[in-house]
Amino acid sequence: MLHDGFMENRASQLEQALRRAGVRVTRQRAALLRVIAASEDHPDAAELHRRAEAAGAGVSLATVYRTLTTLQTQGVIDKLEFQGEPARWEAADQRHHDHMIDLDTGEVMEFTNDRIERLQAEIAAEMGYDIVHHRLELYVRRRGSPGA
Amino acid sequence: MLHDGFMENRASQLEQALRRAGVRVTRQRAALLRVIAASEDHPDAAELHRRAEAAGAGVSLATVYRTLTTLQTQGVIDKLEFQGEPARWEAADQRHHDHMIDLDTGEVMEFTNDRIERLQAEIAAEMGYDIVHHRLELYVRRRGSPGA
DNA sequence: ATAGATGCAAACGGTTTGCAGTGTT
DNA sequence: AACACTGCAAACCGTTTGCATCTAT
Repeated sequence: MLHDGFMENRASQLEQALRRAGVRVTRQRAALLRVIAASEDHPDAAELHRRAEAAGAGVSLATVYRTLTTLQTQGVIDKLEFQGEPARWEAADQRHHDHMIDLDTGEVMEFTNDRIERLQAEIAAEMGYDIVHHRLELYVRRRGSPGA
Repeated sequence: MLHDGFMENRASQLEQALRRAGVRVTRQRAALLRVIAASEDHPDAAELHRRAEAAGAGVSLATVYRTLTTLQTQGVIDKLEFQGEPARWEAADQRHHDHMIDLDTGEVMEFTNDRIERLQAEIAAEMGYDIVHHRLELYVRRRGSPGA
């Protein structure tokens, strides 16, 4: 768990960057930035709204949605769309990774594998394409656990 | 392009299997089975409905949705959920493959890579999990084409 | 001062569902 | 004959949007 000072710092760095990009840093956006920086899981819009409200932010759900789109466009956050569930979000500052979803608990884990990344690029190249982005998700169950 | 006799045959094989599984083969389901067998692309529910109607089937959209769910449960078709677009469907009889989506044309291509499959299984195993299913999608652009 | 952001409530779009009637087994 | 299936229309749910009002720059 990262300490408050660190996240606070992270959030204000981002504010500077946003202002530089000509994006206004409103009370609502600043609050969401902090909620996201403090989140180590993968919350959806409704959950982020709840957390912002819990922090006394006063933000409408519509603004949460608009802000998420804005932050994504600015490259500050990434959107995750797992099997039919509402979209989830994560801070984009981390190194690239893929996701593994435990079907029984809903837990989302992260992993990376350079060889898979390389193979993907090779496959696309062989067919004459460049990869713009990709999505690799493993839907799993604990080894030896009884099927649903 | 596969000939009609082949697809017709495929479809009636499936009907037998469904009946054996205790699923009633109604006029609507038979029609959809044929439309799906004849589709070499990755149509969504609305498109399948259109094709069924064009074939003179007389099926409601609600039934198309219910039938797709039923056929998926029976393992006859697979559901594809690409970036935010409506779900698409494909016959499940083929060997496993992943998808590559051309961002400029919307074209969906299929590919397989055993090494990637093996690496995925290894990663899950290392973390103590079994893969139930996975999703690998490459969003690509023709090499050398101008960015959007 | 002014372009851009917000809140509200209404609309959206794909998908699901309750119910009364129909058709497959 | 029984019970699964269908059509219709209404509901659903996550997300987007029009508009009047506010606010960061």
